[in-house]
Amino acid sequence: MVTIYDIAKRAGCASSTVSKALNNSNQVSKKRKEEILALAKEMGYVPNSNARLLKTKNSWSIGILFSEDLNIGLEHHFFSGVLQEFKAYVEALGYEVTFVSKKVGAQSLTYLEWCKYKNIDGVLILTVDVDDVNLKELTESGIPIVTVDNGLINVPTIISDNFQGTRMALEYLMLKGAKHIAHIAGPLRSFSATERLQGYKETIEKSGFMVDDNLIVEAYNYDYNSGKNALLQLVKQNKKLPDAIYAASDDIALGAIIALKELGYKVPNDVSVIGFDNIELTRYTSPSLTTVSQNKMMIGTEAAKHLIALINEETNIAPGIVKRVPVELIIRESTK
Amino acid sequence: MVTIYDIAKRAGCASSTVSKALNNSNQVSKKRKEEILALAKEMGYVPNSNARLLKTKNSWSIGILFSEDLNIGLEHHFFSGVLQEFKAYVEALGYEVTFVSKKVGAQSLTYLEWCKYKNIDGVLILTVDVDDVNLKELTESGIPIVTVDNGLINVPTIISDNFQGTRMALEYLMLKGAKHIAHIAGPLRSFSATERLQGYKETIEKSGFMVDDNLIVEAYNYDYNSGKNALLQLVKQNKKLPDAIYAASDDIALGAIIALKELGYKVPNDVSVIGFDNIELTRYTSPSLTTVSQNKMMIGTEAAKHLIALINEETNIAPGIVKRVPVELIIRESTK
DNA sequence: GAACTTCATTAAACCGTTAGAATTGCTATT
DNA sequence: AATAGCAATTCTAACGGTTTAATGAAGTTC
Repeated sequence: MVTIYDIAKRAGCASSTVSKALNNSNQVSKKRKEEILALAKEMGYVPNSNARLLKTKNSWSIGILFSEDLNIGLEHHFFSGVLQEFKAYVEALGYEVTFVSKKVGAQSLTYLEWCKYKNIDGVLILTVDVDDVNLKELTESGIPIVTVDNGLINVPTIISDNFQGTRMALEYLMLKGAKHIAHIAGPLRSFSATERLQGYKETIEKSGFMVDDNLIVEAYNYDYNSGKNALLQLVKQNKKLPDAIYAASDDIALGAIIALKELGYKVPNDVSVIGFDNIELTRYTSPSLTTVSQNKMMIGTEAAKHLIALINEETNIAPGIVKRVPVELIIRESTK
Repeated sequence: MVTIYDIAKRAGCASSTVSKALNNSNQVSKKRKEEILALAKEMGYVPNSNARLLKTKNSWSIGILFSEDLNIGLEHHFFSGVLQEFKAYVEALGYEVTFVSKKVGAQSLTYLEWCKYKNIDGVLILTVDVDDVNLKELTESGIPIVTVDNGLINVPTIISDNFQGTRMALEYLMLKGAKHIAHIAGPLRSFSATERLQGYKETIEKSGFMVDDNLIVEAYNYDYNSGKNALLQLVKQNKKLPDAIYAASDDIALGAIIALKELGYKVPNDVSVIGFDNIELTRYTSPSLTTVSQNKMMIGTEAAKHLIALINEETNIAPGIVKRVPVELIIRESTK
């Protein structure tokens, strides 16, 4: 490992001069600076981040909290899409992206301890078990944090406009003549699921209908199988099929459609189905899926912008939802 | 920030004793150790990784090289799936996962410089532009590296058994009576695409048929649109439709199927289609897709195991393919 | 030409931890 | 009683940078 001392020796100057030259300080003469820079390049010098950070603190690194406990993997289109954009944005500014861990070697740490240990500048909470005891400690620590899609108290949140999306979906169904619209809610421990459910109730009521609790079922998870099960439950607890189903996610909607097919119903002829997310392949399913499209790019970018602003103290910590990202209704074949 | 000095002061001992106690050295009496540990906990002590690593080197952190240049995002099911498993495996061992970057603050670095700067223990190359000038420097540096799916010279590679998969797909088609089997190859700058193409040619020949170059087209990318375009090209350069199409990826296959539909053909009645990957939603498309399933979990885990072994010097650097992960043929509706 | 600036350079302290050498105090051995 | 042996503890020097105060040389001003 080449150090600034090695360079100093060859250059015939003090190590502090080398340090200053490498940091482009104006306390070093132009000539010296050039000489030292050339030497550094020639000798293959690379600074040591640990030595530097020991003194200077800010680490230029951002932690991603991505808890696997929820059984939502990185494969999940929404989160990986958001992460992708987030990463691109902050990396362009010179930040490094690293996953928050709970271990260092054999030693176990809490999230907060790990962040302190690593001198993390800020954290993006992507998925997390809301009941995790270590979470509160982190969110209250004062470390800059933003979150996406989660309803964490006191954490600045970037989230899709679930109310707008729900309204658009339902109003479209009504426009097309649907009177009995069911809702397969997402797991209600998820914040977005509660917003979509709330939006459903509000819209139904505002449109002059009554909310019928039998038309609401909760999916155990956001996935395909939960959608299937939820649909069976829905069919069981109603005498006749609703005109349309508004599902809290595309995966749920797809599961429901398959279950409907298996029961001998036709989508959209017998019942219309709308999803939420607009994951890529909903274009290719049969029928292709009408859905509320989430703007993953914008969510990722907005989360990044907000976090950077917090790190640079350009903005105050505004707890709660700081940005509602607009959604879009994509009309395809699963609705008539 | 609480330091070992603060603890030492309260404990009435030397800082080195604290350090040793925290590291569970047997040079410290049991009583002292307990006292210091209790104090550390009470005072909320968290070690400083920079100070520690400055002295001890090995960083317990693994870099992921994930180049966005290729327009393959994290959303790509294959890579995110592999990453997911890899991450789970190494994190359980106490390693941290961080994305290799090219910048630190305002300063630009090469991949290798960044890894040295950060004291990275090892690197997983997920996606990378093979022609990147900075890549060679990294792969030749001696830093432990493994890669997945890429054909990088001198880098230990974990890869699906593309030959086996291709053989299984083609033999199944032949078994079902197909005589003219076309191949939509992936972009041939990708290593897997070349293997699948080679496997195609070999299997066709071994089965006593002639390889017909008109039955081979190269998709520009691994995605849906490229599949669509490739299919149009295929139709254009042949007088009659082949019996079956073996596509180098599911996305390509799905694109091809849609294009076929638009041309008025029926899958699988007029032509069978087989994909490669087994991405989740191929189950829900219409027709659902027959495909060669890649074992993402095993690839991720094997990559992790191998990298850890390299880091611990339990194995030598074996350039080239160190593990071919078995694939599986999933038969669904797109083949007759 | 003495006093004062200005600028480039250096010495030294510091960041928080580890690790090996040196020291202390105690017990066992002869 | 002197000495060796040992465990527990302390001292000290790294690790590789940054930063502040001190130094020295050259230039300016009156």
